[in-house]
Amino acid sequence: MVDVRLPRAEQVKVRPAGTEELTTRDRIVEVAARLFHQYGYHATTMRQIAGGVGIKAASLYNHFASKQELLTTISYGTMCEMLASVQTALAGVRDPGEQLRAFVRAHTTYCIAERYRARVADELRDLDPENLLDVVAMRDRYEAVLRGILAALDASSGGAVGDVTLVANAIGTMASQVSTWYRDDGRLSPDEIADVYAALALGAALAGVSQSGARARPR
Amino acid sequence: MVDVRLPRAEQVKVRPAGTEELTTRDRIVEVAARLFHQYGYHATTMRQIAGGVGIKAASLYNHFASKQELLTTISYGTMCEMLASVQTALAGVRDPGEQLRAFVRAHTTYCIAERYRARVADELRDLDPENLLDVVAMRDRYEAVLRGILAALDASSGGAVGDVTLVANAIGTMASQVSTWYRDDGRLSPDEIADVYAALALGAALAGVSQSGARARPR
DNA sequence: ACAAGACTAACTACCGTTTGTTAGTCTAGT
DNA sequence: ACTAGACTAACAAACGGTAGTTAGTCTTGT
Repeated sequence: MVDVRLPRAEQVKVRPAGTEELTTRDRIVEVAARLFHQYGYHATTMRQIAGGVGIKAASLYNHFASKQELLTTISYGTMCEMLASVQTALAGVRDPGEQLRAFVRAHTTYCIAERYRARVADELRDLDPENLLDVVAMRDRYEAVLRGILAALDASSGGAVGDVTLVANAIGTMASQVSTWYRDDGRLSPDEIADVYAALALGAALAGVSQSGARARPR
Repeated sequence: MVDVRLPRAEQVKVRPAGTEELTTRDRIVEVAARLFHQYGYHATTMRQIAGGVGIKAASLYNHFASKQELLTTISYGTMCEMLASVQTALAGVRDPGEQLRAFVRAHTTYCIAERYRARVADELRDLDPENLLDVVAMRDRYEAVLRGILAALDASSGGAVGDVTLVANAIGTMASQVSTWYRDDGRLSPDEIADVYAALALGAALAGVSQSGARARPR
């Protein structure tokens, strides 16, 4: 909650093309994401957001048309980033088991690094219907990637995964929720947690049917 | 936490001992839980809740002192029910692996059956500090049960679980989130989902370290 | 000079809650 | 059996506060 506002002058002056200072717009997004995460969309006021940035509420409307547009920006942008992040992580990985590890590792890492944004994006209930559509479409693409990996793993392991959709939901929600209990002062680093989660996911995926008794009925 | 008070008249009148009609108070809790789940606590108005019950907003205050008390009633009552539910499921089960299955099965089943209440109880952020304390205390007891089971499983399997706390968090959040994707018209019944989840949890618990490479460091 | 972006001030709408009242019902003294 | 008083739970109306948003103005870097 430290106000890092800078005098107008310095915002434009020295900008060594790599040491980027955030624009007001970006800082609004950052503050809003943190507050939406902490208190929820409806419990957060425009005056709170403005206060966090160091401006007045009315000034927010120079950057966003409405509170709802601000939420949509966060949710949609985060979804796009998440998708891009796992696609990068999957580049060149061929083995389905390794793909699953890479996916879960990337997803977990992102959900910790960008935990405020990630949690807000996971909360679809406050989005207006038209905005919801876009965000859900992006999320569906994301989940389709995971389902594809699990389907490949299922095929390459003689049906060990079982219900691909269900397992995808289970693994996806598990990894997304890492931000609910992660603490910066915890004893494991984000990378270590991501590694364990990848192992957990692989163990779960390959145990879905093999351990569940005789319930081997498809569909 | 369920208040079984009944209107004086109906306490004596016809009550076929199985066809129970809900009290107004219970109906308020039910409607509120559904609305809190659907729109969130802050986005739900007392007038909406009253409308769902078929009374006016002011009348709600004959049954609850405040909106916050209503939320606390839902959250705390649900936590107590969840704890009772897993304790019943664990009665007499000795093998750690079977305990884990029983726990996850019971938890998953409850989270589907009472999905509105369960989701609201999982959302601690809208509780006032003093109420939060009680609910968190109950949740800690709940999580301690799971950690105990995993510790026993770890001991009986030569350290296969690894980080008990982390795995408990992972399994707990995974099962709690089942209500985010469960649909009544889905192709699997709640019992079937619970069975698969139990298998997934067991697979994950026993894969935590054995698959995560050479990272066998304790703590 | 001008555009970007900050500010002050205000508006409208609605929220949680309070107040005062009323109809009906149970309890108890006669 | 009847009635007086207490209790329950509903209602209409209103209150104080605050939310998102808008309009208009001022400042400042280019």
